[in-house]
Amino acid sequence: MSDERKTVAGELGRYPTTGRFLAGRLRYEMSGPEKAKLEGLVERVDWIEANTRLLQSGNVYHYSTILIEGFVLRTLDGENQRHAVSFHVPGDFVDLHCFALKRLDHNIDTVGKAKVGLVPHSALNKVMETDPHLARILWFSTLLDAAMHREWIMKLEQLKAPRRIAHIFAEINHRLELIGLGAADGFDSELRQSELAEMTGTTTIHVNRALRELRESKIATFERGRVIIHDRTRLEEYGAFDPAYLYSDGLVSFQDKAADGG
Amino acid sequence: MSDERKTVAGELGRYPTTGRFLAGRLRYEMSGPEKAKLEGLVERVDWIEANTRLLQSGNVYHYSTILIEGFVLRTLDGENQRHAVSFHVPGDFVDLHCFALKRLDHNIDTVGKAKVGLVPHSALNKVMETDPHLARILWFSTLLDAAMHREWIMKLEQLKAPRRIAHIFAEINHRLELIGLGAADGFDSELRQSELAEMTGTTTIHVNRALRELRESKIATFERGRVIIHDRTRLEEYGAFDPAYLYSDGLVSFQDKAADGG
DNA sequence: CGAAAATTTGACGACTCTCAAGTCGAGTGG
DNA sequence: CCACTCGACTTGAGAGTCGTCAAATTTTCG
Repeated sequence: MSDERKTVAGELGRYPTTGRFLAGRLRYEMSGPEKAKLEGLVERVDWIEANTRLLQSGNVYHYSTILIEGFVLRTLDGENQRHAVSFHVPGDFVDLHCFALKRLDHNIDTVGKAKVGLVPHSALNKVMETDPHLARILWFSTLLDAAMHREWIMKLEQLKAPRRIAHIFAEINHRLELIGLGAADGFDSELRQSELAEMTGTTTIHVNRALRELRESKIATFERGRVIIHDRTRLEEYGAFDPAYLYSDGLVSFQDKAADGG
Repeated sequence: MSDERKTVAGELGRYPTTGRFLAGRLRYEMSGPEKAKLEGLVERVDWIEANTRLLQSGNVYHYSTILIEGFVLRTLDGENQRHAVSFHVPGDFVDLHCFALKRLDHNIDTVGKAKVGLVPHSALNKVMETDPHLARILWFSTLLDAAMHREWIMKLEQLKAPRRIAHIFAEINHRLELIGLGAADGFDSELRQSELAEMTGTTTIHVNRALRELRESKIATFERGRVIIHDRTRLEEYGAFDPAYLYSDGLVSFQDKAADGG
C-alpha cells in the first residue's frame, strides 16, 4: 500500500468529498496542500433526491457544486421538452461555471440520488487571489467540459442514433473507470430510455429501436439503466469513440508550460 | 465624444488588437490598466490566408491566438469529413483553451482571410500569478465558448436543418452587433454552403434546400456568403434564438461576487 | 473563352417522428 | 400470493426529414 495516494480509494480516504476530482486526469498535478485546500472549500454536503432540479437556469448562485456520488444531467429547456447537453459522474465540479458566469445558462438535474458538496464563491475568489496553480487547475476542469461539449457536437453532426448511444455508453464507461467506478463489462445507473432520448436528440421510441439494434448486434444491452457491454472494442468502434478529448492521464501535461520561453 | 471609451471604435483606437475582446459583454469590467495589460500580451500580429488551418488538433502550442479580423471555424476531423463545432468573430480569444489544456482537441480553420494576435503562454502564466481579476475575465471568456457549445448541442437536438441555419444566422448577426460590426439587415462573410453543412451536421445538398426554404418564406437569403435578413423577428423566432446564452451586457455582472458572504 | 468551384435540381432509399396500441415489470392493497 | 396499477418499454404503420447518386446550371477567375 505504499502508493495508496495514487489510487482513487486512497484519495477518497484522505479527501472524502473531493477525492475523485480530476481522478485519472490532472489530479497528479495537485500537491497535498492543494488537495487539502480544495477539500476545505466544501462548506456543506447534501444528498439530493432522484429526478430533482438541483440548479435552475437563469438563477444566480453564490456557491458551486461538486458531485460526490451519483449522476446528474446538464440540461436546457426547449419548447416543451428538456434537452440534455452533458452527463456528469462523481468527481465532476459540475457548476464551477456559475462562479465565473454567475447567472447559469443551464439546469443541473439529478438522475438517481446524488451526493453533492457546496463550495461558496467567496472561497473560490480567495483561491483565485492566493493560489494561481490551483486556480488554473479549476480552470482546466471547466475546459474539460467544453472539450466534451465539442466532441458531442461533432457526434451529433456525424452519427445516427444507434451510434450516438454507443458513444454515450463508451464515454460513461471510460469516465467511470477514470474515477475508480468502472467495470469492463458495463455499469449501472438510474437512466431511463427517455433520458437517453434527451441526451441523443431523438425520441424515446427511436431510442428503443436503436437499443434493439445494439442488442441484436451483440454490442451492448440496456435494461432499466443497467448497461451490459458485450464487446467493448466493437462498442467503441461503432460509436467512433476516441477518448483523446477526455484528457486522461499520460495524454496531457502542465510540465512543459513552466518551460515556456515566451 | 466624451464617452469614446465606451464605443467599440473608441476601444479599437486605444487597443488595436484586443479592443473587441468581450465587447458588448464584460469589457466594462476591465480597468484601463487591465485593457492595456491585455493589449501588451500580444507579441505578434499575423495575417492568415483564407481556408487555412491555423491550429491543428493534437498539437501542443506555446501561445494562444486572439482573432482580430475575419472569421474562423473551430473544427474536428471526422471519418473523412470536417465538422465545425463553433464559429468565431473578431475579438474572440479563440484558443485560450490551449493555454490550460495544452494539447489541442480541435482545429482552428480560417474562413476568409484572418488577422490574429499571438499571446505567449508565459505571459498568460504571469497574468494568472499577478492579476487574478484579469485571469478571471479570461476564464469567463472561455466559459462563454462552453455556453455557446451547450446552446448549439441543444439546437442540434431540437431543430431541423432549416431552423438550425436560421439560428446560426441570428447568432452571427447578434455577435457581430456586440463587436460593432453588425447591421440589422444582415452581414457578409466568406462562408459557403459547404461550410454551413459542416456547421449544421447535414450535407451541402440539404443545406441548399434548407436555404431555399428560408428564401421562399422571405426570412433570409444567402448568396455566396452574404446573408440578407428580410425579417429579423421571424428569423429569430424560426431559429428559436434567445441570446441569453451569449451573456450580453446588462444580463450578467461580477459586481455582487465581491459581496459573497461565504 | 475555358476551367474550376459553387450552386441547384430530381429521384430514391434510409433515417426519424408521430400516432396508436400493446406488453412487461415493480410495487401496492387485498 | 394474487389482482391491480402505473410507469417503462416495445411494436407497427404512415409521413416527414435527410443522405446519396447523378446531372445540370451558374458564378468566379485566369
